[in-house]
Amino acid sequence: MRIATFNVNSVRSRLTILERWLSKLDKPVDVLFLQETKAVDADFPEDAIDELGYKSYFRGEKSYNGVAALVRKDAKIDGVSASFGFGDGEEPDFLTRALYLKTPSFSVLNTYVPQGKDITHADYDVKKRFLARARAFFERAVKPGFPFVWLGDMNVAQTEIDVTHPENKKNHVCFHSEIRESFARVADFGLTDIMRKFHPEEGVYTFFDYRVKDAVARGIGWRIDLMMANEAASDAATDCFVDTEPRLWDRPSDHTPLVADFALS
DNA sequence: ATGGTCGACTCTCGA
Repeated sequence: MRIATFNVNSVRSRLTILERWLSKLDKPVDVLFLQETKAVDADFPEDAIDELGYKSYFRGEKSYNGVAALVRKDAKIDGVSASFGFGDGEEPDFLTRALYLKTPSFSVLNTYVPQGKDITHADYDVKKRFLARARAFFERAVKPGFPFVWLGDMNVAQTEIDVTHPENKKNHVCFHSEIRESFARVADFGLTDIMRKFHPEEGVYTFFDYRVKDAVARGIGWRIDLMMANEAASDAATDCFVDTEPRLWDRPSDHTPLVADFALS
């Protein structure tokens, strides 16, 4: 079973990249989780994605946010259900930032964690609240021992090797000690960063700022797109990697897809 | 370098 996560930065403008990426992989992605689809539900390209062989679960809003799960029809995954937000009467914004997909053999929470703007901005508090509510959601929704993965655009770099020039990022909303502690409290649910299980090396990034000149070529990036697996899912993981190829194509997203394989039926 | 470049959408905001 193969799952993937990708901050697509507009699902409509990135349809060509999605199709090209899905068709070039050696093994098909069974469930693809997207963030920043940037389309209201009426504009989500459900039919085009159906033609690629995937059923879509999605919720978006105008211009910003938006999450989706694309389930490969030929994978014959029965009993799929999707819900949005944390179901705790949250900010409406959270409904287009969190998608929980449940199947009989595994479940996944796909999040687009608020970026936070600045450590003095009110949105930074929203970011911390979002993370706290994700942890509370795990406590309610995930049964111990059941394979579970928290994935998506986390907007948090966890360690010094997950960002270029960490010494200059101490007050950045994605690297400040406070937000890394907030993230660690969520991960303390028993989740491990499974890409690191297979790729401990430095210099692996999933985000390159469009505003930094030649960021990809110069290797100036962030590793903020993650898959965090509980013990049952981590034990079943056989690989997890960042696929750098789509960065080289026309009109790439600023994020890079992350793929994982699991020995799960 | 308080810049830079994208995407969605009214022109400026969010990243």
